[in-house]
Amino acid sequence: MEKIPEECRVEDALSILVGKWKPIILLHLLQKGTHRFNELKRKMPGITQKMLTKQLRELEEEDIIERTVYPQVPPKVEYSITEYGASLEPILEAMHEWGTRHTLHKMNKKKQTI
Amino acid sequence: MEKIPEECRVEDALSILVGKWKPIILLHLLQKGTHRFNELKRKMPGITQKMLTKQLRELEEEDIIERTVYPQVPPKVEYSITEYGASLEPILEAMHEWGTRHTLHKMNKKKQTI
DNA sequence: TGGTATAGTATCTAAAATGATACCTAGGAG
DNA sequence: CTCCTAGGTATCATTTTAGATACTATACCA
Repeated sequence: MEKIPEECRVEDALSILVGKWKPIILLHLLQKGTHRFNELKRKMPGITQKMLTKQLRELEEEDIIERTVYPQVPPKVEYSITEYGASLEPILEAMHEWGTRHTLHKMNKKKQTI
Repeated sequence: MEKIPEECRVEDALSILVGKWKPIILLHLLQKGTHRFNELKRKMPGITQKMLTKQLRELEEEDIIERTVYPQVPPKVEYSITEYGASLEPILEAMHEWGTRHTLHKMNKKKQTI
């Protein structure tokens, strides 16, 4: 497989995953299913309303998540992973595993410096 | 495995891969082996000297690549993947595959809009 | 009549990433 | 003496991302 440079599609996947909050949003939806807006917000301390909205809109735009509005007052909006979005799970899994090893790697490095 | 939210290490992997040029640098080094600075630069049209230096320094800092300086004039500096850095390959591979499917997905979406 | 709840927008600011451009070093070729 | 090379730095401008804060609509409840 030739991945350099024109045919390289790594950036396409990357562009969907980057953003300070996207991976964590996806993991919540993947692991715990459908969430309402404020439910997600409560699970992500520190995120602002604006950022959450923005990240969700971008994921929706790429068909990674689905947004369902219930015509009620007060409003009810639910977010869930699409089947297509679920295909990202192996990547998130691989990154989580690698990240865990990387955390150890950095710890060992630090020890040796002391 | 619990990935939400404190134990989530996805960001750690992500932080190493993001940057407009990092994946492509890694793929060059992974697939074609050791490169000199200008060799890499030539293979990445559009990158500036400053950016290439910065990305390489950051990858080196994380032990993903190795920098070897030959004390010559004019200078000769070689970059290569470390064994540790090579462990990123499955992630890059997975992202490339997913990205390829994603490109098709977007094309199909566009067609239907027309 | 006022307060609560949900899911947002609108503005403004701050910080980070990226880009353009000029400069530096020292030896060897002409 | 001057230019060329390789691999950088330094400085400044621009663009992108993120954060803080205030505001909105509408039904219900006391």
